[in-house]
Amino acid sequence: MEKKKDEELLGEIPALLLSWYDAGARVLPWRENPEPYWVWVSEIMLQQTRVEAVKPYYERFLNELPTVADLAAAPEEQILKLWEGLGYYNRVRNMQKAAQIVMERYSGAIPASYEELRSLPGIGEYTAGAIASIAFQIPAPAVDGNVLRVISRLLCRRENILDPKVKKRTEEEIRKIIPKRAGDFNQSLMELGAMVCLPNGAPKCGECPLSSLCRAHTLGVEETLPVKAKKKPRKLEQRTVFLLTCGEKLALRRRPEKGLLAGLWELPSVEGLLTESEAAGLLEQWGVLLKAGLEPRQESKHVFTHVEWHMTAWAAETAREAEGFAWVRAETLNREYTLPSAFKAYFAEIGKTAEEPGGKAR
DNA sequence: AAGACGGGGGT
DNA sequence: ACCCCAGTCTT
Repeated sequence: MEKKKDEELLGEIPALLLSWYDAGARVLPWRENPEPYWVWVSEIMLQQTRVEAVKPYYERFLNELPTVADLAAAPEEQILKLWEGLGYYNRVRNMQKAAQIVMERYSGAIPASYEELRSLPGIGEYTAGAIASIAFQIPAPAVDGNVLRVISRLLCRRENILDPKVKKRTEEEIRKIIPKRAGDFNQSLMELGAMVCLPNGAPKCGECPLSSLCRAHTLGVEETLPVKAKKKPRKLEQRTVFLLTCGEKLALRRRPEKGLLAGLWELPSVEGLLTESEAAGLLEQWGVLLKAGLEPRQESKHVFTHVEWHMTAWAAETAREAEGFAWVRAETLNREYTLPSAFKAYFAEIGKTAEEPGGKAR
């Protein structure tokens, strides 16, 4: 058999993939009805987030904010609370900004064009293509990590798929082969990546509808692809955390509007590993009057994408509710404050049980 | 081009 | 411990 050109090989994908997709694609909540707003919400939630993690958030979000107008008008506390635990909180802030633009500039109708979608906050190349194709049947590519992995193996390319140039070229190649059923086709490529063409050298080539076309599989090198440049190590950051109580109430603070966990609530904390006397001195600076001494609490670690927090903690009962903090009782915590997961170990200690979306709390 | 930006699940 | 995830925005 003579060697196929890339275009010939790629051209055979749509028919094979669509029939495979029709035969057994997962049933997912956002696949039931491609209402543009529903597709949009799902795509934002799915950015860098697994399908299983998204499901409960998706249902709850649309129950509380069923239309673009509801999202545009929602208070920030509400949208953050709906996003609590999902991470990358700018996603929901940007989506709300975009919803407000949709209300003002497009009279509430999500625009049915790739370029207009792309111009909205939080909608990049992938998401614009996904919404355009799934909600509006527009033949635009939607190239995510799954698609890059699939194409890398199919064509046996040893380039770094994290290189933006590789993504660009892949988009152009996909664009040329998009069939009528653009949304289904884009989803079928991602479905293949998520269910069959698995990362970490674990592809299930025996179940793959494209295995006979796949150059990497034919050569037996599928487990060595794709190539990704390795990431730099995370920074380690020591932090000292305070559990300040006044009777039944606990001191919280709002984080700055920019940067990590922007605008969320937190246990008062500072960078660095403070000794007992340093900690006591800092509390005095903060105007916190102690009733008794500081008691050490457990250490705890939390890993973010680019930094690792190594936390130590001091607990103290205070004589009055010092200014500059929100003093809240445990029951109010769950309901009214959006707290990042980083402090989970300490909230567990004081009786806050992690609240799951869908509300099986307490 | 590189860094910031969450959190959890799999191995 | 390391990888990955239906990425986007800022610098």
